[in-house]
Amino acid sequence: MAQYSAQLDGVFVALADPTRRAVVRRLGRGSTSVGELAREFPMTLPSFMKHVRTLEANGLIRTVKSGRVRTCELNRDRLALVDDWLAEQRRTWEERTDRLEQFVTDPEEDRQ
Amino acid sequence: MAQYSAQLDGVFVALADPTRRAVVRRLGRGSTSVGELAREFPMTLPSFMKHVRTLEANGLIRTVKSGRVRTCELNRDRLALVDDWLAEQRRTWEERTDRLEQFVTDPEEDRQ
DNA sequence: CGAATACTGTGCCATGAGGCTAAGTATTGC
DNA sequence: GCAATACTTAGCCTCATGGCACAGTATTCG
Repeated sequence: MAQYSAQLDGVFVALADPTRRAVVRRLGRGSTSVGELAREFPMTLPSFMKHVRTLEANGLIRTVKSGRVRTCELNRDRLALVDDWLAEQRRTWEERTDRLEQFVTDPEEDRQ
Repeated sequence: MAQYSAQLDGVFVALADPTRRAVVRRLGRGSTSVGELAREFPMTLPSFMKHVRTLEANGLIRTVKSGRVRTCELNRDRLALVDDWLAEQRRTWEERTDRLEQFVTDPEEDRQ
């Protein structure tokens, strides 16, 4: 649960940057090289590479170097962490809503 | 679309901190005061207040001050932005998968 | 009214993120 | 083999973040 939180941290941090979200989006349409990706963004290659590393370090993408070209691929599974977290939130609300409904229906059961 | 991205930025940034995610989670179980919330976290009140302000500034919570107590309430709608973004990603993958399937089925149609 | 409570404001600090330039390395194409 | 390509490394800079202490304000309670 603690390391689960650390992973979530990483995923949210990675997605908090518009450049990195755009990369994730782009890779959703198919894998491509760092250079190809970088061309779409108004920054130098070293700067862009930091984003790639961040995405990889947090598991959102995988990269492989073949020759002088590094190819990036989306790791869809990782986004499921966000999905799971959201689902957990919704579960919490629903439980609460259920309890509130129960309170309305049968107030004696749920008084603080 | 640009300001949409700025909003997403804010939401992801807000959720990238474990303290703030914990607050969102806690508020999912019901509204409560800043002091009550703060008690659960190992930091000073001014530090904690920064998190509250961040969450409010990014629309994830609403707060109201009544007397000397500030009450915090979750704004569930805001989390829908994350949901929407994830859904958009999935749509992209699925389109791509469809195209790949079409390619396999009928290669002439989809050659680059 | 005075003390306790519940924030709020201010200023400081350390760290890290995100950008840059410049130079280096490893592959590939001619 | 030499030049071009595609990163990669290193170092630097600035600003934002997240923490702190300390002092201040506004309510509420006795």
